[in-house]
Amino acid sequence: MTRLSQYLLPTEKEPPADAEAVSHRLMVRAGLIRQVAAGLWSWLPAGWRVHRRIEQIVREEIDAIGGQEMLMPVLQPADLWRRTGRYEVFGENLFKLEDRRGAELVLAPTHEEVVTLHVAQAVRSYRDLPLILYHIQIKERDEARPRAGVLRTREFVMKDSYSFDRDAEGLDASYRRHADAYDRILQRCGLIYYRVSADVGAMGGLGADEFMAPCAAGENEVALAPGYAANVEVASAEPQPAQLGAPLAAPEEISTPGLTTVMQVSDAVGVAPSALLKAYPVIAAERGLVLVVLRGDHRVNEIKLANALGQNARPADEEEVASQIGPPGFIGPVGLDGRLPIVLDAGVGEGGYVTGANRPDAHLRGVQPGRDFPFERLDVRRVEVGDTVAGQPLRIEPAIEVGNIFKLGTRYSVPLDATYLDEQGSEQHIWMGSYGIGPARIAAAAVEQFADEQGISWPRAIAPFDVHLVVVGRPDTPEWETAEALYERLLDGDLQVLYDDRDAGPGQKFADADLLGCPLRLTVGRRALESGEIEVQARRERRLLEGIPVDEPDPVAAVAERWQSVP
RNA sequence: CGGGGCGUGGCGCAGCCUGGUAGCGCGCACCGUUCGGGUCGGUGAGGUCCCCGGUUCAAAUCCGGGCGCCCCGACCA
Repeated sequence: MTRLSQYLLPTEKEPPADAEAVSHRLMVRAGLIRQVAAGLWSWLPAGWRVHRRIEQIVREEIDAIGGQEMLMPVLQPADLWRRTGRYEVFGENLFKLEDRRGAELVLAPTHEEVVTLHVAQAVRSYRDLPLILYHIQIKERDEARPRAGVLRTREFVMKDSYSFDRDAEGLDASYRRHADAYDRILQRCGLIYYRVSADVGAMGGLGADEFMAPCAAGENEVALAPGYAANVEVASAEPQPAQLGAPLAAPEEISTPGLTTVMQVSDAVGVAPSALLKAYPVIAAERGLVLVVLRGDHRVNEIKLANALGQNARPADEEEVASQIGPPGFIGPVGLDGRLPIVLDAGVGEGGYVTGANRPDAHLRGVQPGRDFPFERLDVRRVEVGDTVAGQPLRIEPAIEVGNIFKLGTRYSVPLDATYLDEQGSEQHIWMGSYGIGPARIAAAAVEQFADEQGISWPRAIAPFDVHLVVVGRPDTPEWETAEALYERLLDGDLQVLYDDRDAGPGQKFADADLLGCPLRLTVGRRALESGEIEVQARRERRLLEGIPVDEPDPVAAVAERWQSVP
């Protein structure tokens, strides 16, 4: 029973002045969300309907893989977070507070600790496993920079599930179930998305995938080629070939006074940037100073580098470079006599390159990896458009991360003592996975992906209402009575109907309907009475569907049939 | 956290430089008008000009401090 005349749907002609992202502008304009403070949003009635529909789809699919819904508190003892070391890991991003007795508490950014606590206490035997627990609950993260409406907030609802298995094989199975469930969720929500390989992160981990919805407002980048999808953070690809000159029998020194950048050297020497080798000195925790060498036209991917050399790896400073390698700006891999390890990026091919000579104002040309310096090969390069994967061209698209799945292993079961007894009666640690998905981001991504000039165009499964019934004309006219009667009939069906019964002009009503974006619009006006047919328009493409006779005996079925035909 | 920008009725903005009783459009209320793409006309309500302090006869406006918000970047198990 939703009459727009009595419903809180504060639509606006103008978006907030400083809103950039399409979803931010439209969700505010359509009366779905309102801001309270930076990164804090209220969901107004129509917006909350969208959110709840997404939640329900998520709930159904996680239930379908055996998930058991529960609820855990947001407010948690700080001590629990210290036990796993994440009090420090989250650092500034963790909201911290004290209760009246001075006990330290945190607002949970996620729930691995608490769920593991319960499992540690309640699970005793291998017979209790496997287990999937989940809840749909608020998360709190003190983000450095909330942005773009509901895309990155400090407080948001997440469905987070956690799997508990007796070993790695069990975890693999739970992980696959979640991956499939997430596919079904996002497909049902009508989103365009990619499932991509992801960085396992500084915490370590056994594997991670992300579910990325491509759109302009996305904060992440995905690298895509036919049969390949990965977060740019971890993507690997074949580079375009370098443009190399003729090989030399031995390296030859050339004078390059004051020329320290790739562009300067490449211009002065008259070779392409891809014919240069640049040296990137890194201090790695376990290995000390390492010289990373990659092609002049390539960029280091810091995350791949950290995964290859250790999470604490950092660029060396000028002093370290000057004292241990050579003059900054002129360093290179030749002539180091094994003083430090040399890592050659996988993108560097055979051939003669130009590189720093480790002497002031000088470079070498004709340098061949292997012949002129030893190396260990690692892939630390950021992929770029034009690279290839299995011969297919790579492209890069911005995307919103709407979900992620993560193999945790025993990361939490060890510090929190979550164990079980196996058949032999020996104590084993439980293997865990964690799986998150954000309804708000799904909603925002759907807005981003399907909006047009007029407004939002929801996928039918997550629209605030299925049908937007518009009456044009004045109250107490035959067309108005027809609309009222139709509305009353539709209440008997399963479709959710928003009835625009406001005493307003047609332009205003149509504009609001386009803005709100329900998949079907029914229009009852004088024209309908004259033609004998009620107009049915799909919001997507604003396509006219087959009208419904004014005297249709079963309007519920007639509308449902048309609803089935829209995306 | 670094850089940039902005705080004036619900929304979008002007006024600030050059101090002198706070204005426009939209929205809102009422009356009339109109009714298949934000009709038109009239009347009206609504503002601590972000906050605190200073200068001045007088501060939205000048000065100092603070707070908030947005955008870019860094950050984002």
